[in-house]
Amino acid sequence: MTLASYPPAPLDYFLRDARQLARALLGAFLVHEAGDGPRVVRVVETEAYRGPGDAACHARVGLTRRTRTLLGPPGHAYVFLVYGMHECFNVVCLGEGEGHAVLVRAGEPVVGVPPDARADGPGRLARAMGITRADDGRDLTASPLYISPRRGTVRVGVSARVGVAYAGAFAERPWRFYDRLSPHVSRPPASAIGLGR
DNA sequence: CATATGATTCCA
DNA sequence: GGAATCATATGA
Repeated sequence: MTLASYPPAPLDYFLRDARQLARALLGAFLVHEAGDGPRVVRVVETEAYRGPGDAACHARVGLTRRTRTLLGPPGHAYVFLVYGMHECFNVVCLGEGEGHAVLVRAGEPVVGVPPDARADGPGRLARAMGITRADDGRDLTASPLYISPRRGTVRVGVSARVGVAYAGAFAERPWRFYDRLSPHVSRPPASAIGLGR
């Protein structure tokens, strides 16, 4: 069963480059129908990771146990642990084996998440949504974990990605996107290097 | 098998 | 500024 006002996006929503999906996900809703009730956040910050050729993307190491879901079919969740403590939720996209994914970095509480609970920052977002590595590989086109497309428009800000200094020139690519009007973005837009549509 | 290092957050 | 904390990747 799904929340009537938050219909799941169909598979073809995910069949595009991570850069495009990262923009599309701004303003979209991430829904988790957990055991203790539904949780919904409005996505306000994302980053695109674009396959083996992207030095900041985990797919650069090829197929391993960790990257199995990243290199698997689109429309599925890629959840991994960073720094030994924080889980990061990603949406696999484009096509199977492409290694494209969008990291969801922040959201605004909408349903089932206390209004004062913070969901800014990838680790906090995953925790607020009750998403763990157990959700790695989960199909994102149906309950209990899915994306519901945005309605309306978003003022998009663009910047370099966070925490990827090791990636050389790729660290500077403008592949982080955020809602300029949201106070729930994980970092101030001071580092903005351009504005989107 | 040993070791270095993160797509981070929290505390001092 | 530094610790917490551990799966993963890499090299011996």
